[in-house]
Amino acid sequence: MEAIFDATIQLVNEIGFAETSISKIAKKANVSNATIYIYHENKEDLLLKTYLKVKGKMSEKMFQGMDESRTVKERFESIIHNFVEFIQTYKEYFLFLEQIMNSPLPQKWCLDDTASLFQPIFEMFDTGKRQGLFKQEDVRMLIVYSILPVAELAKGHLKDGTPFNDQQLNAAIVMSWDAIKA
Amino acid sequence: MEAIFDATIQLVNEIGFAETSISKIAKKANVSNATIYIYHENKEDLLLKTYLKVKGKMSEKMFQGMDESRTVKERFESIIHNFVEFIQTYKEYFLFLEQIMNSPLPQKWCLDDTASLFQPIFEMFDTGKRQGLFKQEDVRMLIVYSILPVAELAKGHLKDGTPFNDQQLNAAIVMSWDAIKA
DNA sequence: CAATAATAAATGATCGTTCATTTAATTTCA
DNA sequence: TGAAATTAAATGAACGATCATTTATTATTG
Repeated sequence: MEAIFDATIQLVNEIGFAETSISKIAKKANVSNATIYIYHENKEDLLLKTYLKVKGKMSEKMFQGMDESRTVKERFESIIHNFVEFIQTYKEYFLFLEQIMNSPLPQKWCLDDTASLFQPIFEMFDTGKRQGLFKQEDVRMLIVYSILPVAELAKGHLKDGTPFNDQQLNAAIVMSWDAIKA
Repeated sequence: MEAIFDATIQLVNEIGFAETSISKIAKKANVSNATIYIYHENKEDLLLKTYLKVKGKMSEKMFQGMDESRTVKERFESIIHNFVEFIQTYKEYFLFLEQIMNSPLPQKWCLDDTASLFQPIFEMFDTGKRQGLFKQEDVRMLIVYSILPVAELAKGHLKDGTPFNDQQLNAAIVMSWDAIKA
C-alpha cells in the first residue's frame, strides 16, 4: 500500500523518528493499524522497506537519461543536475533518507547491496581517474568532495526555503570540479 | 548530572532516537526516573540541553589554541585538525550531533544563537576572501566544500572502523583547499 | 532540625502487536 | 448463468508492555 509508505515518510519528516508510531502512520494513511501488519512484519520492517524504496527511487532519478558513452565531464554534470532535481522534486524522500542514514539503523541492517545502486558513479569516477582527469584518490573521497557538498547546499536551501538557483548551482559545480580535478 | 547526559548520548547512538526512553536513560545513568525531572523539564528539554552542551564542546575543541593573528592558511588547517581530533576523541558526541541535526528537532527549536559559536570560522573565511585567497562565494558554500567533506570522511572511518591516517587527512586538506581557493 | 536531593511507586496514555470477525472478491460447480 | 463455497483484504477491539510524567515519601546533609 503506497499510502502507508507516504504516511511514514511524511511523519518522520514532520515529527521525527521518536514520535512516529504505527497508530499515527495508520491514521495518516487512512487504514487500520492491523492493515500495516498485513504488508509489513513489524515497525522496523516497514522502515527498512520504506528506506529501500526511497533509495531505489533516488538511484533511478540520479541516472535517468545517462549515456555511458558520454564524456566523463558530461556524465559528471548530468549526475549532479539529476541529483539536485531529485532533492528538490522529492524533498521528503531525500530528508527521510538523511535521517535514516544518520541513525544507527543502517549499521543494524548491514545492507551491502545498496552500494550497487550507485555503480554508475563509481564507473564515472574510475574512468575519470584512468583518463588522468581526477586526482588519484579513493573514489569515496572524490564523491565526498564533489557530490556531497551539492547535496548539502541543496538541503540548506530546502530547509531555509530560499531557492537554489542556476547561478549558485553552477558555482557549486565549479568548486566540485576544482576539488577533484588532477 | 553528567551521567544523565552521557547516558542520553550513548543510548541515542546505540539504539536510536525512537527507542531511547526516560526509563532507559535513568537505568543507564544509575538514577531514578524522577531524578531526571529535577534537572530537566521534560524529555525534549533534556535532548535540547544535551544538544547545546555537545555543540558547545565541539566549538570549544574546534578553536582551542587558535590565534586570530595567524595567517588564514594556518587557521584553516588548525580548524580542520582540531575538528578531526574532536570527531575521533568525542565520536559519540559527534554522531549524536549528526543525528539531531538531521532530525526535525532543530527546526522546531529555532536556535539562532548556535551559529555564533562558530564565528571564528566565518571570521577566517571572510579574511581569506578579502585577501583574495578564496573564491568570492557565500561563506556557507566555502564551509560546505572544505570542512564538511573532512567531517564526512572522518565519519566514514568512524563507522567502518578503519583509521583515518595523516596521509589521507593531508590529501583531504589539499582537496578542501583546491575547492575553495581563488 | 530544617532544607535539599533523590527516590520508589503509581498515574493515565500510548506503544507495538495480535486476534476474532466482517467485508469484498474470486472460484467452484450444478 | 447463478447460488454456494472459498479465499483474500481489511478491520475494530483488545493485549500486556512501556511510555512520559507526577506524587508522596525517604535519605542526606549542613
